[in-house]
Parts: sequence; C-alpha cells; structure tokens
Amino acid sequence: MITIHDYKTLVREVLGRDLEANLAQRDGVSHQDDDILMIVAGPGSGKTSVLVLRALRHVLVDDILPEHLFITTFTRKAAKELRTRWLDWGTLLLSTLRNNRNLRDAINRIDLNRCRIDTLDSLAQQALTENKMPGEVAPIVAEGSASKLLLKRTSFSTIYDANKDVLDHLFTRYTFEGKPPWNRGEALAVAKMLCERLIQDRVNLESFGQMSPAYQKVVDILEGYRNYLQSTNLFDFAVLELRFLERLQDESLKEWVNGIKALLIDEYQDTNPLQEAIYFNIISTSSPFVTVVGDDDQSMYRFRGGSVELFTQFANRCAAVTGKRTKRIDMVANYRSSGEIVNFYNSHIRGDAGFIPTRISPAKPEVVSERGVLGTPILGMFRENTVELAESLASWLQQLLANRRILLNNNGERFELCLSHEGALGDFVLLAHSIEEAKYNRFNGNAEQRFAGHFRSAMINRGLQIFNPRGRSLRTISSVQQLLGLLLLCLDPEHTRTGAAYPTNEAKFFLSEWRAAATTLINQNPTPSDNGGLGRFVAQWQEVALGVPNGNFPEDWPALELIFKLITWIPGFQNDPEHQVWLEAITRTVSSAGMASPYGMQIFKSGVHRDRSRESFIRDALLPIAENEVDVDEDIMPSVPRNRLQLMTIHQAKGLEFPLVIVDVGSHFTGNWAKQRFLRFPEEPSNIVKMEDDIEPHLGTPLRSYRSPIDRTFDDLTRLYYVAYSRPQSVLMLIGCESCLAYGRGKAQDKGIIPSIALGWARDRTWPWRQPFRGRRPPVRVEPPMLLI
DNA sequence: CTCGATTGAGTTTTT
DNA sequence: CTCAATCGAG
Repeated sequence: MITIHDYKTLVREVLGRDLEANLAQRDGVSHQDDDILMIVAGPGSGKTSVLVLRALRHVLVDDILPEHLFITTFTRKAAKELRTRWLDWGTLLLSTLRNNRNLRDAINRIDLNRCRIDTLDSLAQQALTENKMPGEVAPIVAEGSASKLLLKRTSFSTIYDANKDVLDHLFTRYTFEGKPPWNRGEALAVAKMLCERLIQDRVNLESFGQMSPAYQKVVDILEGYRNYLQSTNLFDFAVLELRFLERLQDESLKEWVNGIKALLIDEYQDTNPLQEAIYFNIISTSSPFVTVVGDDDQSMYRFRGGSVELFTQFANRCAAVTGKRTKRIDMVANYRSSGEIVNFYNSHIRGDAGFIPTRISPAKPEVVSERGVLGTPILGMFRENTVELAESLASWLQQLLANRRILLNNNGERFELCLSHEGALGDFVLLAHSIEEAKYNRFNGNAEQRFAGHFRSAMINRGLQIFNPRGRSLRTISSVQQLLGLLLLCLDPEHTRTGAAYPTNEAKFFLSEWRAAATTLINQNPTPSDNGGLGRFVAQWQEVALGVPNGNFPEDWPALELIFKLITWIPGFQNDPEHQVWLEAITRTVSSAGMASPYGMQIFKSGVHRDRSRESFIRDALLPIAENEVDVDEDIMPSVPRNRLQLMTIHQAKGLEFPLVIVDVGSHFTGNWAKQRFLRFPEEPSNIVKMEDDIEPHLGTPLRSYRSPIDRTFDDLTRLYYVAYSRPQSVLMLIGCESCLAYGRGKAQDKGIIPSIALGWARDRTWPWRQPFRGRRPPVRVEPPMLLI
C-alpha cells in the first residue's frame, strides 16, 4: 500500500518516533526478506514498540490484513498491553492515511480488531473452537486448582494410594527439602508438575516409564487423567497445546494455518519444547513472515518448562526443522533507566564469569543507558532484622512523601532526592522473592510475621497504605474467613458434610476458624440489621439445609448468589481494592469447581440433592481454599490506587517499569542458614533442574548443550535479580539484613558470612565488592557500589 | 578442640 | 518436627 520509506515518515510524523535515530529499531522494522528476524532485546530497549511497529508495517507496507497476523506473548498481561498499543498506534496511522483519497478504500478494508494478539494457549483454544471436528464440542480449559482437582479425582488417588511407598520415594527427589511428601496434597502437586512436564517436553512416555516402576506409575497417572479429560472434552493448558499440535500435524487445521501470513512471537526465551514444535509447524506449513523477540538474560520460567536454550539455539533448531535462515538484531539501547542503574545491572552479570556460557552466542553487547548519568546513586538500606528494616523503610518513605524531598549524605557529599509534583506511593514498588506477609507454621499452628507483614504494619502506623492482595493466604484473611464461615454455617449447620471429603487436619483447623469468625460477626449484628439482619438470614438457610419445609425458598439456588448476598454484611468487601481481588479469587474458585462437580455449584432444596449439592460445594469449592490451593490473581485490578505502594514478586514485575523500585535482597538473611541458601547461593541443583535432567534422555529432540545442574540453578538466580534491577527508571534501592554486608575473618562457609548472588557474589565464592585489605590485619572492608542509608 | 545444648531457619513463579 | 549453625562448658 505504501513504501517502507513512507511508512517510516508516517511513524515519525504521526507517532513522533524517529526510527532513523536508533539503528536497531530501524532495522527491526525495515527487515524484509524470507529470513526469520530474531531480535535479542535488552531490558527497556523498546522491543514492544518494535514488535507493534513491525506488525503495523506488515499491514501497511506488506499488504497483509490484520486477520492474517498472529502475535503471541507469554502472559495475559503482556497480551493486553500489546493489544492496547496496537490499537492506539494503528488507529492513529490509519486515520492519517484515510486523508489520502487514493488509499481510502484500501484503508477501510482494514479492521485492526481482527488481529489476533494473545497467549499461545488462548490462540490454541480459539483455533480448536473455530475448527471443531465433526461432532466435537468447543474445548473447555480447566486452569490452576481446577485441573489439579481433576487429576486428584481421576487416576491419581487410586494409583497413589496403591503405590504410596514407591511413589513417595520418587517424589522425594522433587519435593522441596528432599523429604517425602508430607501429605497427599504435596504428592499431588509433584505428580501434577511431572505430568505437565511430560507433555510440555514431548517426552517419550514408553522409555520414560521404563526407567523404574515408579516412573511407570507416573505415566499411568497421566494416562488415566488424559483419558478422563478426553472423555469429558476438558483440557488443561498442556493438553490443550498438545491437541493443537496434533491437529496441526494431521493437517486438519491446514486451511486455518494458511491464514497466518505473519507471525510475531514475544518473550521467546520462555518458550517450551511443545510450543516450539507448534511454532515450527506453523512456520513450515504457511511460510509466514516471522519475528521472534526475546532476551536470554531475562529467562525465568524454567519451572513452567521454559528453556532458554530454545532461544539461544533458535537459529540452528529452526533451520533444522523448517529450513529457514535467521537474521539476528541486537537491541541494547535502554530508554528506561538512569546510567547508574544500567551500570549496576550490567556489572551484576559481568561480575560472574560463570554466567557467560549460558548466554546467547555471540553475546549481545552491554546495555547502554540513553538517559545517561542522572546523579542518583543506587541506594541501600540494611538493618539488623526484619522489624527494624520495615520501620526504617516506612519512615523513610513517610519523610519523602511528606517533605517531597529527602537529604542523602554520600561520604560527606550531600544531595537531595526529590519527588516530582505528582509523585505518589503508586510510583513505587517493592519487589521480593516472596511477598508473603505471614507464614502459617504447620508444626505449631502459629502465624509468623515476615518482612512484608511487618512492613504493612509499619506503613499503616504512619497512615500509608500498601497493595499486596497476594501477601496473605485467602484462608487467613479475617473478612474472607467471615464470608467462608457464613457459607459453612448456612450450608452445614451440624458439621456433618465435611467428613466425606477427607479434609487434612490443616483444612479442618481452618474450617473451624472460619465458623468461629462467622459466629462472632453474627453476634455483632452488622448492618444492614433490619428484618432480623444477618442472624435471621443465616437461620433461614440453616433450616432449609436441615430439610425444614419452606415454600418461599426456590428449589435450587446458585452458590454465587448466596456469596453476593452474604458480602453485604461484611464492610471490607464494599469498596476496598484488596477485597475486590480476594472476592474474585473466591468466585473464580466456585465457578471452576462447578466444572468438576455434577451440581455445577447450585444448592438444592430437597431430596437426596439437598445433602449432596451442599457436600459437593464444601468439598470442591471451600476445601481447596482451606488447603491453600487457590491463588489470588491481582491482574483483574485495572490499576492499583495511586496512594498505595505495591508489593510484587520479581516474576510478576517482568516487563514492567516504575520510577522507584525497592528490591528485597534478603530482609531475613540473618545468618548463613542452610535452608535459605537456595534463595541466594545454592549448594544443590534446584528440584526443577533435577526434573529436567531426569527427563532429558527421553526427549524427542535433544535440548541443551551440556551445562551442569548447579550452574543452571545459579543462572536462574542471576537472571531473577537481573530482571529485578532493570525495572526502575530513576531510583533503585536494595534492602536487606545488615549481616548480608559483613565480611569478617575466616572461611566463607562460616563466621556469619552470607554469600548472595543478589549482592554481587560470583558463583566461585569470590565477592568483587570486598576490597582487598592493605596492611597486616583483617577485617576486610566491603564496599557496596551504593549509597547506604 | 569436642560435645551437647540452644537457637533459628524451613519456595517461588503461569498458561 | 528436623536439620544445621553457633555457643558455652569442660
């Protein structure tokens, strides 16, 4: 429709982006031939922009209609972001071009909304839905706890019970701490992970099963589960992708695939072998324009089957299967962070020679900050323990917000950190490996406050708020306990309906806590208290539950409606943003439990269904929460309120940026504790790496050039903190326990020295931050490359 | 230096 | 509850 030259001019004039100013971005958008374009893009280098501009270029320059474009990403959040950018920029470009009379008709044929921008799973689901085989119905996807429940309800339970010893022995290899699973729930989690892995890595099940009787039992569990899924037309994510691949291979999707004229894949470093096979099949079949974007240094989904090797060896692997050549472009100009920050994370990977062999070869050059040195050093706050750290951090933030500036003293050189006019807590984020506020101790039943919990209190005491809906397990939040307890009181007044589901002791404990919380609430007679209030409402439900005839009551009642009625008595659920997230998690659990339950989460009034529908609800919807199997998904919040500081895990922060980022590098590392070494300086391969190695001999296509298990475990930790350190725009602050910076006499294994990848240690146990001492005596000085406050 | 008592630790992520 | 690091006594 227009030339590439005109396109670049259009982008400059309408979107204000000068592609000639950045050679990598220009080449990324202009590249045109049959070779696959591989963009290796460092953090903050504008890869999303290039991806969208390249996609729009396919429409305007290469005359591909949006419906023939496919853009895949790794998370729903990223897909949403891409779609927004695509629509914003696309609409602007199209409306400008519409002014040109000659182009108007062609432009009017373009419907931007028809472009498919989604995760690969959701594209697979669409493809299978749009191309049902004769007599087939649309696939239903069971996610998270629902698919776990299905596994438990099909083959897992019988096979596990009959082979407990042999399976426990095998599972011990993959549990945390290398102990036998401490209950069925943990065994189920391991089995689920193995099953997913077997599918995602396209493992040869026959040879895998032959390794040992225990492995054969795992294969049996998987087979039973898959048969059940097939008979009910249910899918989990792995099975969905596998079905998609099978349909691609038997050519029953051929017409659909030939509709793909351009394929753009984001976050390729997190792709797994099954997804790779899908992509290669599409590429071979319809020979589209292909763009692959990723960063080997930011790969962090090994636990999900993501293999960075698929990215670093992409050119060879792709050529071997599809015959296509690959052209590579590196993007290392960073538009996000200050020079100080970029320098800090560059040295984070440069300082560890052991990291180099895992990177793409040849490695991309070091990231260069386009913003330059801005004068704010990296900040570090280290205190004696979590409580003091939480207090110090909260009061530092309070000062900064109240005065809009804060004085910092850098070795006698004083300078001010200023907050912009509209700066607020919403511009800050605290990243940590774990954001859990309290830990339920399964040995003594206590809830122990952790750093995030102390921090919440410290903030609240100063009138500041945080946003951390994932910080507490649903089952321990008091208003959630009230709600779930009310449900129990309404549906099971005599405590008779939980036994059949064999709850664990832990679950029983929480069920009784909930009942107690609900009883207390009823006794407080909360508003609205007219017509007998909450007490009368619950009493009515209890009568129906016990079979007392009640003509006014409908024959069946959706459990969700009962929930929405009950929350009117619980104030938190009315307007608090964290409560909205929790409520969503509860309703999601209820509706997905409906998939596995014959009652579909309806509560019946009479006959045998009166008891059974209630039992089913308690077993399938409430027990998973009591057993802590339900995850909170805060992505449903369109935006976090501006007056709250967000807490996130590093994984969740991937792809995001914030003006000020606080990274917890060890708030609770008071000593060189063996049980936390995996968080900072592993001694043993992680269990996920072990699983990879056990499966490796049974892969269809060999995967990795040999790299030792312990090195891969270190690599993951290095990448994790690389991602964390590359999030901030202007200020990066590291927080931790004082003892992390100590370096006394003695060997590194003892004397309170705490080696930590996040704090600049190399895996050979050297520490570049440690200054060699001059003169005769230790102690040795440690000079962190940051300003300690 | 050795032994036994005391103390403090004990996962995270997504489709 | 279990494991490992540290501490204090002998």
